[in-house]
Amino acid sequence: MAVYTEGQSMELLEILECSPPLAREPLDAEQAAGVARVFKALGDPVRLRIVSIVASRAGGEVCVCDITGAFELSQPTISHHLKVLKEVGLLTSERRASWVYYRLVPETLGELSALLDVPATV
Amino acid sequence: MAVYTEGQSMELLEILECSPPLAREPLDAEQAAGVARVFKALGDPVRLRIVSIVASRAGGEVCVCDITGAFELSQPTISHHLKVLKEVGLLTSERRASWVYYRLVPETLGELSALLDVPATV
DNA sequence: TATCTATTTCGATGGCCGTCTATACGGAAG
DNA sequence: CTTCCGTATAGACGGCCATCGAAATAGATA
Repeated sequence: MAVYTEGQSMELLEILECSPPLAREPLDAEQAAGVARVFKALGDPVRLRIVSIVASRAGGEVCVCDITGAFELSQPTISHHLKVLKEVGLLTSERRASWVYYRLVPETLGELSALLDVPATV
Repeated sequence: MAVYTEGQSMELLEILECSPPLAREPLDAEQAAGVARVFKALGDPVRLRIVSIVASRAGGEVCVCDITGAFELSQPTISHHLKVLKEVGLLTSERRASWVYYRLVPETLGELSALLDVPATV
């Protein structure tokens, strides 16, 4: 049983789980709309780097201040991107004391990977 | 030796090939910019459905007229989306007689899938 | 309570993007 | 050569989005 942070949409992961690999069967309009939201979130260079920073971090947790330091962008801008990534189910967040820590949701990334997987050409 | 249709960028596939999986190492700014272009192309519901239509088509080839018929959008709009997908290296096109046929570039989709792949949590 | 720090939210702005209509192009067939 | 069909390009319009600075919130400390 998973617990989802507020502001996070569970529907999207469900849509991902129900969507067939692109190479097997065309997506219907609803599936495409859901999946596209996640890809759109990954379609920004800053957000993509944020995901890679969080995903590759040993221990899995990254403080917002660590992320902010990696970019020459204002802190509210980073916060905005984190919110977008959270809304599509790629990240979760947890507050401890003054700091907020972000974690990857590996299931979402895994579903996307499976969706794009192309059977090897024999 | 592959032949690339005009208007198609080869650099993007090279960037994809050189980019480590998100879960292994953070992307640098250049890698992120390139990869994000491809995800952004997939971040539109119509384009995502087009890719799934082409990718799942037995024989691999889809005529533009088949795609246009699947949407309630004007023909120029579909043509625009096809161009975007071509520019990021997801599709190629070939003209035969009056018709233009689009094909998937499985390598690009495969690289994206590998990029998102998350090692199973043991 | 007062205050300091870390983070989020708000409101505004400039630029990019999806869609359309109209037009141009390419090739096949009279 | 002209006409027709399928597709691509050009230009315009409206809406969305990345970014910023300023203000609000949450929590710790005193």
